Amino acid sequence: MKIYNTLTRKKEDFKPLSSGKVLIYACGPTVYNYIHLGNARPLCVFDVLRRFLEYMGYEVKYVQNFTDVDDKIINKAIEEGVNFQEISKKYINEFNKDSSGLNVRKATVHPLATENIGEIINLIEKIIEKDFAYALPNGDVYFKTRKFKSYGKLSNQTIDDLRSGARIHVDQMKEDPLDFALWKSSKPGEPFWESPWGRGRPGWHIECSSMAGKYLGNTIDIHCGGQDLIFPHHENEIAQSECLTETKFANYWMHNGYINIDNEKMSKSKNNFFTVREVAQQYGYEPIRYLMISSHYRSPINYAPDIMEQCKSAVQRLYNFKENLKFAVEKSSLLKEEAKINLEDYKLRFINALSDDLNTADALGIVFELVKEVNSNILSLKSQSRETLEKVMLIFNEMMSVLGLLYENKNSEDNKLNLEIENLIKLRENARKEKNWKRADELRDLLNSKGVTIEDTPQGTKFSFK
RNA sequence: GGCGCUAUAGCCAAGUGGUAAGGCAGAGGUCUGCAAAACCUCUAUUCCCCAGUUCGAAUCUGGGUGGCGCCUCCA
Repeated sequence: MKIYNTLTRKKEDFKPLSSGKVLIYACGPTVYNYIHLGNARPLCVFDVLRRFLEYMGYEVKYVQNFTDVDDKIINKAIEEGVNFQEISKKYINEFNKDSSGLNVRKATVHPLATENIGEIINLIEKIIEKDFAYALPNGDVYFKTRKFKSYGKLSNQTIDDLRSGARIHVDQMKEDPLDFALWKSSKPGEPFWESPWGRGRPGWHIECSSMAGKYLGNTIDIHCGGQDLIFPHHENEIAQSECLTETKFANYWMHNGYINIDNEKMSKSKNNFFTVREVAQQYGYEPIRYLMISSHYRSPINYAPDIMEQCKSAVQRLYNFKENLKFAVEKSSLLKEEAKINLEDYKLRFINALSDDLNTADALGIVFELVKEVNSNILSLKSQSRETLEKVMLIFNEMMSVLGLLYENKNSEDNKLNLEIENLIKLRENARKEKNWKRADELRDLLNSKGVTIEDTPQGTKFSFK
């Protein structure tokens, strides 16, 4: 597999540290609000990455943290007059709802910053011992950015470039404007933990270094996140970790592109964001996932309502195919293969597409080619071989599961065929035999109002639930 | 100022040297009692513009133009 590595700005062959295993760290959200579409993108695309690697036989350990203490959470807690943990717990819970709605699998571990304060303090102490950080009298601890010689290698900037672009801060207790906080002393009323530098809480960047090291080791295979984390967050993670371990923090860095609104980046600060929750209420969750994988993960996606409609229709086509296949299998005879289709070729092309820096758009194109060929050359046959159909079904389902699509179980659980529906279908079939079209149409409308869609096919009546 | 990304049909979107995948929308047709689903045909002689390299370029090079981003919390 090839992966575009932000660090080298090239596509590289992926070689894991230890064969057959992949260690992935993905920066998780700061939990102070519902997630928006911009947050949903890395969730979906890196979920596909994980599924694909597993499909290729790797054992994947996937760690995604929650930043559950931070200025924004504290501010929101003060606003609402509650403890900060009520906020973080609530939004972790909401995150989980949206995540599962998008069919994003839970990480192997979801560590919380607040559960790792001891490790974080240890790490900071070691950095100070190595003279890569200093504590101020007020209890803040800063990293000596300039001392870390390769600082800027991920964002492809020199320290002086960054310096010239940096804002000049007034509170110049820091030795250098580029120095960033590892530990922040607490102000009255804020949550705090005891530390060698007094009461305070961790800075944002250090928690990821700490948790990545704790759960995955000194070097990880793939570190991923949004492009907006490249600087300063990921640059800082590298500095914090590598100044101690003196080894590579991550071998591959993958960064997804933004979601735009009217060609502008969707972000909380611009207040032009849509939450996953509100979009899902209108279109459903699955079209959102489809949108995220319908273009390459590094390209920007411009969000607009008509695009959601397009995604919804495309997903519907896949569902139709799946249901038509299933129906065909039920009605098929035990014929040996008679239709010619090169399924291995589709599978190979599908794998090649995803192996090329996770080209999900190309992979989807191949899926639709398969759909079309099967629709026109196999499902159109009068008698269909069960053997062929089952092979198609197997490979189609595999593809869907790698992409994480078609996960709504439309024909299960709540939608069990009950006696009433079954009777109505039989009545309609009888009416059709008697050519009582009016009665048949009335019954079809009635079934429709009960959420059952009726289709008449040469093989008999086909029904499905909305 | 520094560092990057990007420009393909009405819309979305693959394609990185060999003559434009796929999806959505639209038009016409087939099938159907009517539908639905599906299929067939049509919808970019052309890939922002101009030069260049090449037998050959959407794809490479140079130069324009437009759009976006990071350098400050952000996925």
